[in-house]
Amino acid sequence: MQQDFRCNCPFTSALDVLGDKWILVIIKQMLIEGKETFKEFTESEEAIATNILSAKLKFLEEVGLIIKTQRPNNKKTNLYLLTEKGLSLTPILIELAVWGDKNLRDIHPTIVNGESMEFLRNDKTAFANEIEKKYKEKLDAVMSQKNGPN
Amino acid sequence: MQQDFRCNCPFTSALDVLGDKWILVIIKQMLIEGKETFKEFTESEEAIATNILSAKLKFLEEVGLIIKTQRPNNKKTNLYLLTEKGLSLTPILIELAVWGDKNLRDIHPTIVNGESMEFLRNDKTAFANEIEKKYKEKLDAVMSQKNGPN
DNA sequence: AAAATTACTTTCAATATGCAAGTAATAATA
DNA sequence: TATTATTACTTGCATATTGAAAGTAATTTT
Repeated sequence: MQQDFRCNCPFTSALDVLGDKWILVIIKQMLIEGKETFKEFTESEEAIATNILSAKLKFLEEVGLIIKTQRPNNKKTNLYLLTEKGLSLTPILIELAVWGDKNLRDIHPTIVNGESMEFLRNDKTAFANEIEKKYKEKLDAVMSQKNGPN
Repeated sequence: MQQDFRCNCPFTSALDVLGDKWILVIIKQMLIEGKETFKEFTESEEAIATNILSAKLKFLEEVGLIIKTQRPNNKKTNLYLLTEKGLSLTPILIELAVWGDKNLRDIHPTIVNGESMEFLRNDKTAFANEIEKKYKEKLDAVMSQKNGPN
């Protein structure tokens, strides 16, 4: 899966990378649901097929949105973690959810509507900050495991 | 092209509608570039094929993001105009462009970088407001043409 | 009345997606 | 240590989507 761009428009170029059924769903699973292993991705509600997952993870690594690594004591389980570039997709995800929440209920009435949607509606900046903070804490934890405690 | 949803997640549901190569590009062309006819869409940089364009416009109309109409004195040329639902995609487009501008230049160095990107970078809220205002003015113009001047 | 324009549809090839089954390496269990 | 289970894949094949090119039908313009 090699990337080439349709033109020099920044909107279109973003969509050349992100504009498909799965890429941002995988990012969401990492960022919001804390998923990090191949297994965890396959167990999601969205039910992605393993061949697609494999291809998309490879692509995400190629374009630098995620890195593939491992825990020091486990050679089997790969960890997929967001890079800074990947983490900075948070505002896009937030706006997608805000829009879906506001505009999709008429054609899709069962969209979840819990207290985290409430939070998101009330203050999307705070929501974004909290998510990013949480993810960075998790990253720190993984990294200190890899480098040994200080 | 009928819509069904993978699950009840608001992120994923938004992507069920918007997550593809063309939908948001067409919306961008309407909102940012002022395109409104089939012809204009086919003449874009992105070079969409007419069969795809036709299918996507139909889908956008089905999900209520655009309406298909005509000018009072012309039965040939269809006008495709954003609904409120479609207009409210502005923040998503903005975040996509901001992200692309900041993160894609290393793998796609020729992304445009003019003064409107400068404006976007400095104040994305103002940018969004101006775009929406402009579009609404255009809508008003078309509508008064249809209803006759008051 | 003829030519051009607009908005499509159709056909067919190429690519992407999806399901099911298989495999190789590693880790856990007996 | 041998067996079983788990994880992360790949492969094969069917179906769906995309894309290029050509064709068509309804206006409009000349």
